[in-house]
Amino acid sequence: MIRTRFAPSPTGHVHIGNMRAAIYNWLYARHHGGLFLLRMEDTDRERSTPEAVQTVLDAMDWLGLDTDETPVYQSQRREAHLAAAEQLLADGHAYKSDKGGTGRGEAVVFRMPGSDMSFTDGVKGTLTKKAEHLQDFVIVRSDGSPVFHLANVVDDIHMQVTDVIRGDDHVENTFRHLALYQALGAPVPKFAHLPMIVNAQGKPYSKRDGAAFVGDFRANGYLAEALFNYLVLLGWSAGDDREVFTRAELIEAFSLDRVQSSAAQFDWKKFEWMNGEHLRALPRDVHRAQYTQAIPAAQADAEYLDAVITVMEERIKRWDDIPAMAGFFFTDDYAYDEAAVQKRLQKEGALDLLAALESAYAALPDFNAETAEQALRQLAEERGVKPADLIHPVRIAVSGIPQGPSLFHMLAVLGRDRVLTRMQRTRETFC
RNA sequence: GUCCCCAUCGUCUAGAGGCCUAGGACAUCGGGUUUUCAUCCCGAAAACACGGGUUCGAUUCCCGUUGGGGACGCCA
Repeated sequence: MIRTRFAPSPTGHVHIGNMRAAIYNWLYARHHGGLFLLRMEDTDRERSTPEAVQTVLDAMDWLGLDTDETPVYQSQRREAHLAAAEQLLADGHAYKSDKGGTGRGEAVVFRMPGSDMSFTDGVKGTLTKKAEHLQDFVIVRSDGSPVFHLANVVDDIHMQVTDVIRGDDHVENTFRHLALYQALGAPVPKFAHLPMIVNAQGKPYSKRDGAAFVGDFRANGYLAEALFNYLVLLGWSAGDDREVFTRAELIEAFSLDRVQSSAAQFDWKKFEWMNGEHLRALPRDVHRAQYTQAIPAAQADAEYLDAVITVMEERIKRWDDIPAMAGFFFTDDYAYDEAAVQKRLQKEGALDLLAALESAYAALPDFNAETAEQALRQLAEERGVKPADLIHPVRIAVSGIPQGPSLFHMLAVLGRDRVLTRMQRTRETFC
């Protein structure tokens, strides 16, 4: 039975690189019908606050990374770490020393075996290290606290982790960890090291390069499924031409040996495209919920809301677009885009044309997309102007902004009452 | 500095010796649809870092160079 784990140290933020490692662990376990576990490496008491721990839990929950066993908190495993150190001392695999020269007592130092070491990495292949480059290292500080390497290995043994999938930056540590497993007489897990996510300069992707933490994506109205999908693709491909996946498809298709061994750059544009793909695939009631959450007034009329969603669907790329792009549907008190007003309404004769169209619309026996268009074109012809000279002013008049759904569909959705009211208000505002 | 890793279009990638005049996606550019914007459709431009081998034949294998990254804590 395969057992993988995500072992973050809670710092208050969850970096997308770490989250991708978590996703790969999760997918690998799910693909093989194994278990996915969580261990909080919260031994840094300064930063590992309850809130920081909660941030990790929230991020995992948001991305749908469910765990199969109760999370292990490393800070509570101190006795086990120290016991392991005692055993290593007793077995001669470790010794006491004050090699750092702290003067505050002796640390426990692990003795490397003194032979060349190698292991087969799940993504990088066989890695080797000469004995001369493998130095002894501290496993318990002189103040009696266990060091990362010891805690990490002892806990992975405790949790019976069979596959350690983690960031590239742990490659060198792996030789130490390997030696620790052997000295502790524990079965050695498989290791796989993931390349980093970098910025345009090839440096580790950080918050200075854009949203770097899972919480940022959520706060900005992006979809968890889109981030999940995009992060998986950053360093892995199915081998065919598929890019947009459902979660089930990813579980089915994922394999470690198709993971790229070189670093990948986060491409914001492509991520946004992917977000749009996932957004459009969402069922109608999810859209309804997002609209009503963003614009409480949208709740008033379910039928109207559905009509708005239909006409706006292709335009919304993330939930945060809703207020600015669709807000005018739900209030008569929308703001006017200044540049658009200047260009379209404060133009010679524009308001007169608007008044004429208003009368024409008021007189229509039936008001819908077809008749609204017909009436507008007819008026344009009578007045000897281009349809565009009417189309643009009307758009600004009824929505306040120069972009949106195709005009006549938009008018039909708004309905004659709103359209006339708004046209009139606009004329009075700018006359 | 020492050690380790990496190297296909701008970006993410397919490619596991001949199927490659190197495929897809995002971005870009051009055209169409929409008299807006977005979507959508069509098309174009765009890459095997370099040099040696191995081979009948290298993007693919080996070596080197260059470039990039990572690790070298009594941090995690």
